[in-house]
Amino acid sequence: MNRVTPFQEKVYGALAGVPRGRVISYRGLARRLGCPGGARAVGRALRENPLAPHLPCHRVIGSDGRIGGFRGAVAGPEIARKRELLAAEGVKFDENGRLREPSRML
DNA sequence: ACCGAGGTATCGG
DNA sequence: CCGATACCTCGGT
Repeated sequence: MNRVTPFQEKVYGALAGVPRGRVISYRGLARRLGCPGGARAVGRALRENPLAPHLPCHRVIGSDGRIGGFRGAVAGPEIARKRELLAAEGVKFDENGRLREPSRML
């Protein structure tokens, strides 16, 4: 069932404050929620897309510019799709899976 | 590079 | 309740 937790609502709110063509790190997001160190909690909350496509989880990447995962996969066609979506917004990644322009991260 | 800890939610025992 | 799992990150060795 699509049960949305309070934590997820917070994540949703913070993510809604991220404009298109911009990305945020799991840690930065968690920090915004008031849960420093809760990067994993954010990842856990976004593991599935309960509010898809209303919730642009592809806009959330690693703090080191890593693309992270997508739809429960940390590699594979799903990740390739995430790269595509971000590239369509002007956010391009390296072959190494690294953000080309870290200045795009909030 | 490898290991462990840390915050949140779900699942099995 | 306890341990394991999961789109992570940091610090020590």
